[in-house]
Amino acid sequence: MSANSRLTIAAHALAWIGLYQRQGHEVATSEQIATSANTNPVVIRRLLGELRRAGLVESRRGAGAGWSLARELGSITLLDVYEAVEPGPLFAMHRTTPDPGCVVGHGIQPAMRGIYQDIEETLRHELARITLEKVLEDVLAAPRLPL
Amino acid sequence: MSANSRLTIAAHALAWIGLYQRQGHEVATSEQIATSANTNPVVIRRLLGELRRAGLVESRRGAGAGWSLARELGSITLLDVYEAVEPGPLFAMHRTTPDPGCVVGHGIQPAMRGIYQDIEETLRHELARITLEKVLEDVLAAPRLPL
DNA sequence: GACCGTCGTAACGGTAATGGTTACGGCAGG
DNA sequence: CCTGCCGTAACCATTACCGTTACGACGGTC
Repeated sequence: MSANSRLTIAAHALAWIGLYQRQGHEVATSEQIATSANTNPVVIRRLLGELRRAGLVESRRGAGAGWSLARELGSITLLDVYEAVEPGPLFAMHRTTPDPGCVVGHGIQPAMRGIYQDIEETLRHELARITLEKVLEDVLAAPRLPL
Repeated sequence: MSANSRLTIAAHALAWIGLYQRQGHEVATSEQIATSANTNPVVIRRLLGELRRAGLVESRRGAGAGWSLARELGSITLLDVYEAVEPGPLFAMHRTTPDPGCVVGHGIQPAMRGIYQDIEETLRHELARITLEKVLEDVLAAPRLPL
């Protein structure tokens, strides 16, 4: 599967904003987050834009502009982030319609659809168990590199 | 996520071979399966080649060649198929190393790795619960189209 | 009202995965 | 020898993702 890093980067950004705000700052800029994630500010703005549409963050424009959390880290789950940044289903059906004259070709799509729905439901349940608060805790629990 | 249909097509092929063998045939050809799945025989041969490497099917060459199951459908799970055809992890880390001088940049990868491992473990557990026998049952349970 | 920093977004290009297609050598039974 | 199918390489089109540049819009500050 061509895995992508959208969920990872989005979680990174949220954790960064959350920690920054706890240090007393009002807003975080896409450039600051991009520096931490070692990527381009536009990539961050694009992702945060999707998170804003999902109601997870807010943005301020003009002077002193930047991003802030719309909810506490403890009330945001990885499922919220996943739904905001990952549009499609986990597994896809055939690109073209299977032969409806074949028993297998006719029944395979309803069969797999049901199976995939159950699996995705389980995945969503797992993602919903993990809050961004927990992610930040795990981040801060990482051992320091030895000098 | 750019979902792919590899698992779907592989399950389709296995169900087709299994049903064909129950109808008394020895081997199935990639062309027969490709017709049912409405795709190209080479696509089927590529996928079945990966399933063969995983010990799920066998192929015969020469005259009267084709594919047969190496195991009963009831002993093959979607996890077996998933592992055979889906190499990478579900979610990826950053493409470039995050800033190790930043607290979040330093701790995010260990944190997400642990979380993703748990999630993938759950996914694998779910996939392991579903046998290809069950898939074929679901396929055959699909209602006929009304004339 | 001008200035400045940042957002918002369009546009383009590189990279990689997927899958459709053609081609061709190799194998084995008739 | 002939034939049918596997096995695999090669190529191309499509798509997603991400990095990058560019530029207009906005809203505080001076």
